[in-house]
Amino acid sequence: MRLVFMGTPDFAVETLKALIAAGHEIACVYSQPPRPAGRGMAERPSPVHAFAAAEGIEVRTPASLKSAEEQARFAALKADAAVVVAYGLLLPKPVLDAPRLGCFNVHASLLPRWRGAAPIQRAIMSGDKESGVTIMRMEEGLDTGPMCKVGRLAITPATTAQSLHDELAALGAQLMGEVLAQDKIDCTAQPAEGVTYAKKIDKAEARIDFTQSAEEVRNHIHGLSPFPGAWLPVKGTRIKALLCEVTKGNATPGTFIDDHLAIACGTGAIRLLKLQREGKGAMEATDFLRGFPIAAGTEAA
RNA sequence: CGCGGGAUGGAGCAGCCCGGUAGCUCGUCAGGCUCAUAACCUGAAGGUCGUCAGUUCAAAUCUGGCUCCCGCAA
Repeated sequence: MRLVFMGTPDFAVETLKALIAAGHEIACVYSQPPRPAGRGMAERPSPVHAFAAAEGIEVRTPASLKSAEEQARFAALKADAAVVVAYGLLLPKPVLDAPRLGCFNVHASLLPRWRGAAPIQRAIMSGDKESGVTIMRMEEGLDTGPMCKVGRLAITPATTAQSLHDELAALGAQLMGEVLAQDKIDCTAQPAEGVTYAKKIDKAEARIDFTQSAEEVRNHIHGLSPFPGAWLPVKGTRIKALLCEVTKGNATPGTFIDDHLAIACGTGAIRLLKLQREGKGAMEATDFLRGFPIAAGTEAA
């Protein structure tokens, strides 16, 4: 098929790769425009932008699709379908209606749960036992379109935003391929019940609140791992917690209860297994302790 | 030119300010000990101190360039 691909982050690149591998013609790729970002505030193209450019595909980065001019350029591509994965722009109706078969979206949640910006993180942070991807036919609303295909994955005590992200990106890419391979794409409306919204992650949320239960702290840490990274202050510096496990213990919340990184929570305790301090790379707990020992009784404050 | 930290045996760090014998906690190897532990004892191997140049009798240490990694902010 002749497709237009619209996407921005790493998550979307997997689907774009799969579509190319499946032999589809990618007429054009849309992505968010390069912005000053990262260290040095240099302008960097988005992952999708960079990948598409390397593949020799035309990339367009309009700031908006609201103008009639942009909509006409889009329609002129005469695509069979548009595949949209975490693009970051709302598609106006004229855009949605332009491709012959419509626009299809990969969303990283079991809709209608976690519509919106950060479904992967929110699912883990909320303690969900299950996550997945939904392929839907797009409508004007935010992630409200009828569902074409759903894939499910378990969330375990060891699941992090990173691991779930990687699994869902691969699953989404596979399912989108299967949907487009169908002769006729059937969709069913989303259930009216169970709608939730996944708000964008705010960095102010990243600081760990040890008055929560050990499970809640674990979900918080894993849901934000590795980005932006849940953190705690220790001995005047910021420590990012990237991986942890629930363990036994009972003490004032936020106090280290042994010499091996177990910290008391509101209920129970967690043990940090992988962490990172300012200016350093991520490392395992045993390595971390060699260069930065933390004795029992130390407070995370 | 957004602010800042870092690169030292396999891992994590100290040493640098104030130039002068390569240090610590581990790991590895060999041997010993032990009911047991993220246990202990003895010995050994292993390093162009990121890279290029400069200053100096002498540079991990001082000066400048470069590469790579990371925290904040966006």
